Amino acid sequence: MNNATAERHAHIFKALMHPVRLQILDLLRSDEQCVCHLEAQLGQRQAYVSQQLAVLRKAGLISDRRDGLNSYYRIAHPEVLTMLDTVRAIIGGDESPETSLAIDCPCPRCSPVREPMLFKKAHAKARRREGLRTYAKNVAP
Amino acid sequence: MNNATAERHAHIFKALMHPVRLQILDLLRSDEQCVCHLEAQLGQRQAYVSQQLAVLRKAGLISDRRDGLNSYYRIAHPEVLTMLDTVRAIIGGDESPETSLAIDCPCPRCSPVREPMLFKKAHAKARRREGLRTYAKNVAP
DNA sequence: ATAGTATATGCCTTTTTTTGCATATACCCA
DNA sequence: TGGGTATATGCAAAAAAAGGCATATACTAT
Repeated sequence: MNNATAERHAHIFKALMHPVRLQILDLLRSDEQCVCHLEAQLGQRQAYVSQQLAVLRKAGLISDRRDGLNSYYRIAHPEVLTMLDTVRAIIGGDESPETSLAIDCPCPRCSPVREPMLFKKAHAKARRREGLRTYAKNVAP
Repeated sequence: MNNATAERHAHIFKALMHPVRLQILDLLRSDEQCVCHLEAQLGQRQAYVSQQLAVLRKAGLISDRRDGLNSYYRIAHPEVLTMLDTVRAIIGGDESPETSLAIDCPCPRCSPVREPMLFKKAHAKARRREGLRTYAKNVAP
């Protein structure tokens, strides 16, 4: 393996070396998801999730699609999931008890067909309930 | 995938995110190799190679065996090679033209059955010829 | 246009890796 | 034991990544 090839391989592994990014990929296993869904499932703030998504996107591991206000991300190369499975084989995997927190995610994919405005207000309310960003200019610590 | 599991997976990927470490693993594909062999093939200094080997060893990806003066390293989990192949599939692999530099490595595995002392002197001579460490206290730059 | 929402990005500080160097350790042989 | 060799490790400076925060962008509905 020559040096240039090794560098390109390393770039992929660099994108995978972060626990949150691995969790994101795992959440994208079966289907594409919007950012707000990932935000809710991971319990991380929006900007943070977007940053990790950007790393994965720049590495070419995920691709995105815009639909109205929402961005949907999906696995660009199914081989990535193969790698996750292979690593689990190495570390002697527990069968991944799936931390599906059953958080009621307000995205249209999770809570489909609502009245547009009703959806929005319910959305904001749900976000406040979860302690997430409330869109005020400055949130007191 | 819960947080603790993601951390353990990330540890493996961290060990793999370095080009030299990937090259080392590739060199160990077919058989175990001694450090001096890796040193020659990679064109890196001994301490540097040992450091990278230590990272891979602590991650549990390789194991070592001592035989006299030489330490031989080998892949601990063949799944690691599967991962390398999978990554190559993702980045659209050239078929790895194998930078086998044909450096005449002086280790007993590459240059077997010599008279012990003759081997040693030839060894040192070969190393000097290759511009590697000469065991003088301070090598002039 | 205006207001509101989902997502993205830039900047800065803290933490982690990298990497070079010196030196330590382990082993062999005379 | 003593000298020489193969490999390992500790340390510190340099480079890179992580993470927090403010704000920018893109879109939607009124």
